[in-house]
Amino acid sequence: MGELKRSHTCNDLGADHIDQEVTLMGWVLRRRDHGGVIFIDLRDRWGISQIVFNPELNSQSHGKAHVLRSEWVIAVRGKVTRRPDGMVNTNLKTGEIEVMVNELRILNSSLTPPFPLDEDIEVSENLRLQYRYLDLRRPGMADNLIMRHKACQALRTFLNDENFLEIETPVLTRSTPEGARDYLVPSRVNAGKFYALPQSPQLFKQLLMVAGMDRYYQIVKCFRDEDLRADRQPEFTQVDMELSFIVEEDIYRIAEGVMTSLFAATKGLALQTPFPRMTYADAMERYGCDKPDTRFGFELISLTEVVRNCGFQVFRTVVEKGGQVKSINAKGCASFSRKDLDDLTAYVANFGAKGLAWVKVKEDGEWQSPIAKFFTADERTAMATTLDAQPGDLLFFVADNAVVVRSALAELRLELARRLKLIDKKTFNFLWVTDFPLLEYDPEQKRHTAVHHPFTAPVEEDMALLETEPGRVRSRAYDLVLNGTEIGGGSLRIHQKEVQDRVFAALSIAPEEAADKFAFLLKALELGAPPHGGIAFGLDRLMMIIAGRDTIRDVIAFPKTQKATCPLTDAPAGVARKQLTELHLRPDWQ
RNA sequence: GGGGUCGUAGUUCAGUUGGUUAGAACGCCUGCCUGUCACGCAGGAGGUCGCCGGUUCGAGUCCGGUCGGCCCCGCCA
Repeated sequence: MGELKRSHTCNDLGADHIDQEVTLMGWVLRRRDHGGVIFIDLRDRWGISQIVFNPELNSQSHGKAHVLRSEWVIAVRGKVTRRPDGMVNTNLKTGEIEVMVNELRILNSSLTPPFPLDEDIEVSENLRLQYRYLDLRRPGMADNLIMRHKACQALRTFLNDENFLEIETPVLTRSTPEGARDYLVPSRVNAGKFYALPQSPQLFKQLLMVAGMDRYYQIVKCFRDEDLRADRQPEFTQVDMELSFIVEEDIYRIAEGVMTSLFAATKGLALQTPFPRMTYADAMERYGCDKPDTRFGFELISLTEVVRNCGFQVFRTVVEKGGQVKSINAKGCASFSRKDLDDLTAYVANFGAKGLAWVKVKEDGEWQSPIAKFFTADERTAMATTLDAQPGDLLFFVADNAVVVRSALAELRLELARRLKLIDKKTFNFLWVTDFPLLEYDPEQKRHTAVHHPFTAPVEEDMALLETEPGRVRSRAYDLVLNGTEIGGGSLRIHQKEVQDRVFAALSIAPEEAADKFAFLLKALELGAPPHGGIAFGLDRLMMIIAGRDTIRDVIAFPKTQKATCPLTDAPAGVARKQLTELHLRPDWQ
């Protein structure tokens, strides 16, 4: 670069800078070579400036400019001038001016890029990941990373003002039972022993509370060796926090403050607080899931009692066997075609529904439906009343056990909203889901497992049920849901050893196993653990929603493919035999 | 572990019922062009139709397998 020093970025210049001598550096986005005058759109992280090579002004740099191609890296020195009348580009922030180049330095050439960097051209994701450093030059992707940075800055400022300490916890730690599959790291120094990468810093942040740190947070990588999805990566980032001497309301206030500061910084939006709340039981009843998208209606309505003794054998049998019949009234959807209905039936089959009964309510109130004939007029009236069925409505029914009914209808509800384009992308509906059950029965393991995690405090008044009806014990856990995506969750923790012992017992974790795996936690609880609790947000999911993307890969600089590989580095990869023997590993493959 | 979907030029895609030499746009290369901004004009190069096998006189097209991308179920306290 010689003595050249960048004076401005490619987004800085405007009418205020006219006649100034400036130096810009960046990448060649496009060149328009007229034989005489040559225009180059110069791009950097901040924006685009048009630079002009005019043979009459400086024939030497103009001569040099002919070789410039896409993505060459250059520095130019020249004078800012107002563009001629009628030549202003209103699509560009710097469109009022251009830089007449006196001196061109070619800092680096570039091969022809393997894919165009134009924003509007879709490129296969595999290729984008293989050349991620080119993909990230595209303004949309760069903006996502910039926005992520702003979000982190905003929440750091907010939490700092709220007296939080940012403290790091170990990445090499020990595997604990329960939860997701661990990523393991063999120990060289301790033959046959392994570290595990943390699924979350859960126990360490609790120990920081015992340590008297009072308020902790961390923007931290977590690792779970499970299959990937559009919103799940094997390594992901949590905004993790924990507080002492607090109750649920304190957490809600802090979390709402974090979200408010974050949305102000990234979207310039003022969120309404406090966020609405809904109990887990209500969410399951009305939406069939614990993370309802409240941007549209189509709530689930129970017909179990209405059809208990009805003439339709399928419904009656399901109810007799202890199952449920629930319905969605798709308002105004009676115009759905037979194919629409077949598609939706096939769709809910993915979630276990053996069928999808439907009724079209015609203009005269009559039912057009394959199942209409099985119901008496009175039964039809009772159903119509319960469902508030009006002419033009389309009623869907699923009859099965509770799990199938709610998951099928919850997914049907979302699919209907997508098909009918009911979802407003500019709406951000937050929702606290509260009063989760503490435990749920796992028929495979033939024992109860923790709905949240084993350190979640039970609701005081339900404690007596721990030994008698563990499935009915409510927990002091809460999730934060945004537009139907779980973006965070947490709980008040158990801070007394006796309570922790009782919960371990309810989880069928033997005292010896608890002592082996959690001795350090149990000991800490006996050494002055304060009441405490916390919450963790999924930063990737949050940024995905804020950026309006469909996958968290678009807000992660270097994400993995669905097979958990990295096309850029070709990780994971084999290692030398010697590395394995040092780690006391003797593989039986190869 | 399972279901779905895609794979053709550097990129994004088209490719009829299985039939001659596999096309388009953009990009790339050469030349021309002094006010463009997705500059324009003329010409040119560029293909193991993911891979393997099968059916057939003949396969980008049909069949089987396999590899890879994506979406989903299971899984993810």
